[in-house]
Amino acid sequence: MDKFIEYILQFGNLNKQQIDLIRSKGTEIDLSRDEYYWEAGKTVKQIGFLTDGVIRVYYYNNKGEEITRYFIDENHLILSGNTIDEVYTPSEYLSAITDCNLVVFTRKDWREILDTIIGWDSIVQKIITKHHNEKIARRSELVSQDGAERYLDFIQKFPTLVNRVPLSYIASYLGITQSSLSRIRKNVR
Amino acid sequence: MDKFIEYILQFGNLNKQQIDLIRSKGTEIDLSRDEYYWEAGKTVKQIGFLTDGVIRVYYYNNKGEEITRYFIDENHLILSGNTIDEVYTPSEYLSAITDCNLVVFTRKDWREILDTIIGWDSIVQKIITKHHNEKIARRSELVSQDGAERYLDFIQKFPTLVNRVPLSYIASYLGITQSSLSRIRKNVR
DNA sequence: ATCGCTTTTTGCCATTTGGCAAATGATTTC
DNA sequence: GAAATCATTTGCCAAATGGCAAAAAGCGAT
Repeated sequence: MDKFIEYILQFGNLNKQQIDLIRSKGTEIDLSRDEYYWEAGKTVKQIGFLTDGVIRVYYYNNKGEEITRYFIDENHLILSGNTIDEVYTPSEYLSAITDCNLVVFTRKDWREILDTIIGWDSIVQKIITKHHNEKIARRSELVSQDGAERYLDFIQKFPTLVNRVPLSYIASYLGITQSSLSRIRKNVR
Repeated sequence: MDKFIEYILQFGNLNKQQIDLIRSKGTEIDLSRDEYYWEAGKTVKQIGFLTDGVIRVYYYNNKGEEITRYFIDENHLILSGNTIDEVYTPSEYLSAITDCNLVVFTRKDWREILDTIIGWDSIVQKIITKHHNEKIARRSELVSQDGAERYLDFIQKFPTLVNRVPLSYIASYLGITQSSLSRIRKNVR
């Protein structure tokens, strides 16, 4: 929970009372390896913040292949859809790659925080926009790079992930086959 | 201007008075082919909505290659940075591929609309989120596709663009060389 | 219609990547 | 610690893509 508060405070100021409200609404939960956080087709009932661990976001393309769209690591908000009040049914799966620890809020509690703390909305918007821009920039770069560049960029941007994430997922994220990734790794050494 | 109002109304309701306010603040401008709308390093002073034409968003990677990140076509908001009030200096270029028509608002006027129309903020947020999600989904798919799939997807998603945009830009957007794209087109025929 | 300029296609060959199956290595379970 | 299971690497060859330069096609101005 402290991690979440600390994170939030980077984006805006909150007084003690406000922090206490947030603390009182959040619940810490654990997720073990390979457990789902979201499943495609099942409505999402909570807002979460990942304090520990790595979550993988993936979907199936029209050829039935499983594609890893991105990884979520420590200190990331996991928000559903466009607005809090809209019921959201994702088309992707989020599943824990490592054991995870999250702070979660029900939609109802989140709405209460929104209605009580002036500026909460703008803090959250800043975070969302930041994440979106990061994701777009990363995915865009990939498209224009060859396999080796993609891999080198990956280990540079996610140095803590390389050793925690199966290579097959990394290969899928990078848009290359696992055997290509393996060969690339050999050359890089 | 009508196009803009019409577009906005898809995301929320506005009464006549509110619509009039928006109309009074917006200015229509033209951009001719190859003119910049934004330049990397120059601060952005306005919020724009593209009513006609196509704009290309590109940047230079660390090898000095020009990379087309995406195309903006009719009926898209062009927003800077995270928040209205923050001065924003982009690191990408936006330039008109065809002659364009836009509705633009100064930051000051936009702020006035924000402060006057309750719900404006949430309308804009919905639009931003929608665009972000579209962009991420598109870029993600590209990564996992080969050249032919990328091209076929492109003409399916942007049927109106294929004949208005130089192939070199499309190739760059798709992350393949122009000669490969040309060969792919030959095979597809 | 012609000239000059830009865009697109093509040829040639080197390099990269994919696909598949087998081999090796690592980890878990009993 | 042996067996079973899962993850990663490798070999082989086919297919896709890149790089470069020349040819062809398209387009606008005269």
